[in-house]
Amino acid sequence: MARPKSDDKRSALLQAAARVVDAHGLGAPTALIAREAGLANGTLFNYFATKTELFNQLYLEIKKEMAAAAQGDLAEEAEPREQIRHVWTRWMRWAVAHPEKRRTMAQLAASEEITPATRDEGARAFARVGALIERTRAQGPMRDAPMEFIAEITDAIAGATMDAMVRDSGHADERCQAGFEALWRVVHGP
Amino acid sequence: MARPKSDDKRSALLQAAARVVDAHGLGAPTALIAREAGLANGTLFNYFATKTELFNQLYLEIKKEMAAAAQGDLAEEAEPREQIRHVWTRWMRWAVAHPEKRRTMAQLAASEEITPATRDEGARAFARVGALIERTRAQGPMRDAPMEFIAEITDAIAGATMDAMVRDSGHADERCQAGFEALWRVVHGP
Amino acid sequence: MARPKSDDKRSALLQAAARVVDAHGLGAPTALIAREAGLANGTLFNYFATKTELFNQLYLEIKKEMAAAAQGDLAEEAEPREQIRHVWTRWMRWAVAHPEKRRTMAQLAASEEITPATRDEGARAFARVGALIERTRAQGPMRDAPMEFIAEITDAIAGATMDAMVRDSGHADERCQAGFEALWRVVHGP
Amino acid sequence: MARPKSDDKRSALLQAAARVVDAHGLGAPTALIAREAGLANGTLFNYFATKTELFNQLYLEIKKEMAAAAQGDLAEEAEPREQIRHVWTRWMRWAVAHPEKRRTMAQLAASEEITPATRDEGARAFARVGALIERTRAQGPMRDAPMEFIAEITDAIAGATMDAMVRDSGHADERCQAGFEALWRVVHGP
DNA sequence: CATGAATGAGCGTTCATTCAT
DNA sequence: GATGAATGAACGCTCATTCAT
Repeated sequence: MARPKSDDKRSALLQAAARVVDAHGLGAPTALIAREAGLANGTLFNYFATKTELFNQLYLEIKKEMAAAAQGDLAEEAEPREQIRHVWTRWMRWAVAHPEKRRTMAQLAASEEITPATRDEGARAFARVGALIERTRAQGPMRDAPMEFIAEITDAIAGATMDAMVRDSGHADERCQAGFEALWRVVHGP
Repeated sequence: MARPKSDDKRSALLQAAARVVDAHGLGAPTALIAREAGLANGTLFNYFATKTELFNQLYLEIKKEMAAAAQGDLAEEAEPREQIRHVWTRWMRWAVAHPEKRRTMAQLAASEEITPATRDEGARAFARVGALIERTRAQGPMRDAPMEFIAEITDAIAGATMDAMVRDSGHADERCQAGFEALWRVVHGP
Repeated sequence: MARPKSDDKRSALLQAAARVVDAHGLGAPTALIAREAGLANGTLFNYFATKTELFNQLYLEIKKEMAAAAQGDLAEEAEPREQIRHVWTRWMRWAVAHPEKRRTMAQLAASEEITPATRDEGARAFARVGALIERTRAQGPMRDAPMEFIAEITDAIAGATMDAMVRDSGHADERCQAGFEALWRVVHGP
Repeated sequence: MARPKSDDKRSALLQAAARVVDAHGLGAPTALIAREAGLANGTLFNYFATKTELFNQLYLEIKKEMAAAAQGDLAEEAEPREQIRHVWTRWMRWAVAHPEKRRTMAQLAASEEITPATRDEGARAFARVGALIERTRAQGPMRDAPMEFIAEITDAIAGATMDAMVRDSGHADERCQAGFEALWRVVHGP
């Protein structure tokens, strides 16, 4: 195989896409993304057949990175509350450290270009958080709601917390803590 | 061009825009919106200088309609919990009755085309709900967070609840109730 | 209706297309055709939804012009041989007078973009010649072949004759005459 | 690069090109042709410097194959009429047996990419048929026309006959015969 | 020499906006 | 004011050709 398709280039394209989408929205030209990655525009289509495909891959990439950041170092034996707090804190920290990815993620998640299959696969990356919350709510006030509903509320509170932390970085820790308490009250109760 | 001839046409354009954006996303052609409103494409620009302007007005229009639906019939003398529950129920009912507007609203809210000024004005339409929540959280666990944060979380829980109600309309009332309880625990505590 | 769609512009586009296709082949850019017609590239698509549609219309336009030129002034009462000779002569003259259209026609006819429906409609413009030949061959050696076959051979001899006339314009009349005799022998016999 | 390694690969490319051009027209991607030949896209350009060059070679290849098929087994001592009929019949049979090559040939012949030099060389492959016709017409009605004209008409009648034979294969032999008689009357007279 | 990734010019088509009627 | 044709910048994607491996 002559000059094999390089993971570096694929990565560079995804990184560039994250930056460019943050700056220009989903309407950003593919040519700009390619240029930002240091490649010719045609090259982008060697790695992603269509712009939509690129966006779906980007969604997954960010979601997985986010999940890895959040779920790393998880102490399985700790109290559920502590485990969730741990995950939550790392999740929020990741968002503060990568605001452009977080904003791009928000754009992508709202877009109709991301397929259900992609969303499903993305959700699976958060399986351990999901299980944690599932266990936590089992005796709580949300015990009868479908998991999907709870997942969506969790995401929603997370998103609002991230925004608040970025907006007022001087009080980021307080916001992080407040978001966690809100989530806890929602899924576990008092 | 400050006050164009016909409010009917302005209205028709906004209604059409809500439907068309739901069906085709924010990339929907202005010409399609105009046709759907029974008007010529050029006419749209007699009422809205740009597509962005149209979207901002649409955002406001829907937000205000939503606020009016939610805040109507408010018994100022009732218990706060009951007042909020009342508002919440009407709000959710509106969403179920107008799913296309709710989805369009979600698209618009995620878009970078809606200016902060527009968002502010939209928020003001919800002033009475805002005040209600403000009072409710005064002694609660969120007492130290900025109101903006709480508003965003409220919106987020509302959005997730609406989606769940539409998704599984057979259990709409349960979801509505569960969403309310979640909100209540977040802002008021147990 | 504001600024009605103008037949002049439609015509200008078709004329330009004939010239540009002659010069650049079927791959000629639509933008060049539009520019050659003195119009913006987008305007072309107000008149023809796609490039293929433009080509089909162009095929028809040329075919009809050719048929009109060939079939004009037809003396219905004359001998069949004289009538055919008359049509043939006018047909060939038209080709010599409009070599760029003749070449463009050849390109279009060979292209798979021209639909059967278009070809049918084009053939109908030559109905009177068709009937003439039909009558002529009735007692001749071709009496058992399908008309379509004869039409194709007629076209083929015509094309070869046109090329020969253009190629050696000093002997155009002789070639015209020779082509006619060839055709006559094919359809009528000696 | 004058004589590349493998004649097999060159051949495979030309065969693939014939099939692919039939299916997709002259706009067919070179990459598709290469894949169809079981080779990498870049390899195609080791055998043919440009796509145009490939097409010219393909034109020649098909033309020569066609000429060989038509002119094989020629009994030089037979009557001219029988010799021509013999050639004609074999020619037509080849076309029916290789419809995709015949259609590709038609595309190529109509294209402006095939150079006059290529066309000349192709014509030379038909030299024996040419001589035959040349002799036949010497006393006939076409005695004063340039050979090129007659060659073109011959080709034209042949093409129309092939199409008719393929179109209605149940009457292929009759069409073949009718085409031959037409040609004979054109070049030889009654 | 074969491979296939890289390149970038080029094209058809769309669409927000303008403006003649 | 209403209309809808005109405009042209912009974009996603293709593909012949080159060249590193």
